Amino acid sequence: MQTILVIDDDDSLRDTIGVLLEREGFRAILAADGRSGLDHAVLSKPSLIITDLRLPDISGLEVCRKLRSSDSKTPIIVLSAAGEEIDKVLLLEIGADDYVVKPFGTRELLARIRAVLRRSPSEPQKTISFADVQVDFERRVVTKKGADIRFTPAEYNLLTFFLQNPDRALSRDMILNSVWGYESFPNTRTVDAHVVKLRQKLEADPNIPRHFITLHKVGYRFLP
Amino acid sequence: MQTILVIDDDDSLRDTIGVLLEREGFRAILAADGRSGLDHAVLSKPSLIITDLRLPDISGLEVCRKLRSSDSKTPIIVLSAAGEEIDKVLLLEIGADDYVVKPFGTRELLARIRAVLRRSPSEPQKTISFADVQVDFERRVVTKKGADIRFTPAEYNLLTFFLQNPDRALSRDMILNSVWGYESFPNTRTVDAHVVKLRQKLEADPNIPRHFITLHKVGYRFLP
DNA sequence: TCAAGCTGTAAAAGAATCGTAAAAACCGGC
DNA sequence: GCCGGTTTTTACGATTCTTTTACAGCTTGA
Repeated sequence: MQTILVIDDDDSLRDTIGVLLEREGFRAILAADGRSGLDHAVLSKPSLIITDLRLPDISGLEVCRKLRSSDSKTPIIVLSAAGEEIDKVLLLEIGADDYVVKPFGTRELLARIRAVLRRSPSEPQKTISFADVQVDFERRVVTKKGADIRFTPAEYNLLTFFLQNPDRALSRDMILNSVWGYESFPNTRTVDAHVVKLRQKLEADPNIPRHFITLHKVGYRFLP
Repeated sequence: MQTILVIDDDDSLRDTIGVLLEREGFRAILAADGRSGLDHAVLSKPSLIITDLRLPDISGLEVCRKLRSSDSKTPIIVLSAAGEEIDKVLLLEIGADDYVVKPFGTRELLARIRAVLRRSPSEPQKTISFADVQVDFERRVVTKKGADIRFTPAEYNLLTFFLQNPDRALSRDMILNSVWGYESFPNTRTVDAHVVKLRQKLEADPNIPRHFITLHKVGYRFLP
């Protein structure tokens, strides 16, 4: 499912767009000002960002510029009020992909969204990072502070599963089923043994795990 | 990766287009006047040239003419200011492939770029080298330190596939499918047997492979 | 606080995969 | 059919990975 970040200080419009997006099968993340919008953009890695030009703290233009300084790919659609002067060259300059003038119809917005997403096909995520760790799925390589770390297949699969299910309580049975393909669940210490390996390889201090958290009598939880 | 040469004396617009192109996965080369533009065109052999019509030294038309006198293939897109008189016939006569009127949106420019590039497909690379090995696709010859090395068809196909997918985790199934055309994947050691051959012929020390890396339980990865 | 049950972890045992040479199967051309 | 070259399979030791085991230390709830 694709995530879309909406940055607008108009509460009712923001919520309207949010509802519209969810109805159309997107996941919507809403932000009321530029600063929190930028935070969400970094944390949630949306497939598309829709931002108002006029925001209470920093302008939409500034939001675009800041985004582009760190991330060059995520497409951006700019919203502007009816009277506002729009400088197309300026939009191009900051890297916006399209703009929509308020008031607009839901159909129009959706069409623009689809067009933009079509042009920048959201390729499956090639890398995921947390803390000083980076996982490159294409190369199948894990690096910590830039240094390669060898992972056995089982370790790598388990890590991948944790990455795909961050901040969720995961029982040993769920893990055995998803990672090992087990259908029945005998008592086994396999998961624990592998979590130990992940901690040894990735935690700053394996004795005080901060990412691979034990849930007593339940299983584990991965915290990015 | 495709290279695009941008010739425009407007610093901010030129840089803007440069950033946009890089964001879209092109390599951008920037020139501020016609003369240095022509130099870059010869040196860098871009896949596409975008030039402003009005340049400080020689006009965009002149740039086109000079380009066409030596090189007939590289497509050209001409930019023109809003008020400027455009002689479409003249443009086409000179050999421009398309023109865009300022100000324009990112969408429009990119669409034109893609359309032009689609019409003149960049010819595939004729040779690839890594370490002391060179592969000439046209002659179908592999040399190591200048000396010819014989490759059987299967070996050559496998090598080609690795060269086209450098630094990627390649499963045996992917390889069997792409190189051998298998649709189903019985247990077979065919891939392994051929990787051994490649290592024997190309690695400095086949016992310590540095280019054809084993990914245990997964497949192989080629490292140039 | 204490016992019962969990979890952390190193190390041993067990299982699977890989490298490789050699054998077998295949495939055109004569 | 035979021959040379090519490809695939086979077989087995070497290597790597996985799971279990065993025990210490920890958590929980009466």
